[in-house]
Amino acid sequence: MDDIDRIIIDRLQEDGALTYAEIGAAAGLSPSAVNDRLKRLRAEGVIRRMTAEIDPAAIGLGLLAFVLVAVNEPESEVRFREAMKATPEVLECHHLTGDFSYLLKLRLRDTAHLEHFLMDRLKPLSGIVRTHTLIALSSVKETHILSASLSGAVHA
Amino acid sequence: MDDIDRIIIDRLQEDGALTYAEIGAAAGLSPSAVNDRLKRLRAEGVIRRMTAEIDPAAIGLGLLAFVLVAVNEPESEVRFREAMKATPEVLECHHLTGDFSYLLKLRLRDTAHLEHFLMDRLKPLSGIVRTHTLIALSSVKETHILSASLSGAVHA
DNA sequence: CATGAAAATCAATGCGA
DNA sequence: TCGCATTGATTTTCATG
Repeated sequence: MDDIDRIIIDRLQEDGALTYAEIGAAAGLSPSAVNDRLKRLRAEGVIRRMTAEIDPAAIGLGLLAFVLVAVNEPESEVRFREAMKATPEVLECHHLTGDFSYLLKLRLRDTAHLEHFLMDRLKPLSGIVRTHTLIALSSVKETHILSASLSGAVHA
Repeated sequence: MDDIDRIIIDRLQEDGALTYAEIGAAAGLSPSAVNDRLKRLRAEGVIRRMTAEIDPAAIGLGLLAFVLVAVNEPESEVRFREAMKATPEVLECHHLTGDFSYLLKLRLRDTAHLEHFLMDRLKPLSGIVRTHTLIALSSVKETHILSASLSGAVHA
């Protein structure tokens, strides 16, 4: 993981359709050297996969919501986690510090869809003490691009 | 936007390196028909871009945190938004309902990096009344894959 | 959707630090 | 030995009809 890797990672996050030649031009490398590095970065798990970024509204998922969830019984947590993993509306589920144990990020069609999720999916799960729902009015910024140069001095 | 589009979108989110032939096999289409549809989906903005999904820990960004921010002075909001957009640690910034006006999603190296962000980046901004920081202990689920079939009956 | 020319991928090989 | 460049066969893309 050197500066050249970081350039490759940055470029490929911005535009995953770049050719090896284009990446190479940015990184000062031949196309085959880019190929070699990409193979390694994939094998190491640094690059998890290539993926398409979709406009949620374009496929009818115009509502973004976050739900804080307090779960108290430890034996309920396993089932809760499995349910979240299996629910496509749940994009993210993080285990947190603080009085709420989990934060969910949801993409939904509308408020009726949200209500259905809260009432029919979440509430029936045992051990849920309390929830707090936050609805996004707009998104100032939403990316998953990680600035490889932020990592500073790095490992391996 | 029909069922075939939805299959294409689902497949391409799972694996953006699929060839037109592979997508076509899943969707019952010839490679050139897949090409035609992809061109349209890109032109319509349904597919925003192709991108690489990176392991945050692999590039030294092992800490995930969320920060709820209460901003009161309306004229401060513009500057606040611009600052968030310009800060690479901030992956997301959503305008919310509720007593906190914004939710930030951050990727950071460690708690020292978080402290630096809170003290030197966030606090100096005017109009910030209150913040509440949530640290992720682990992530049960984290994806940005939208289930195209969730959209149900759809438009255009 | 079929076709085919142009482009990209990717493995093999050789070279140089 | 490790990483890069060159080469060329194969595969993929993508405009045309």
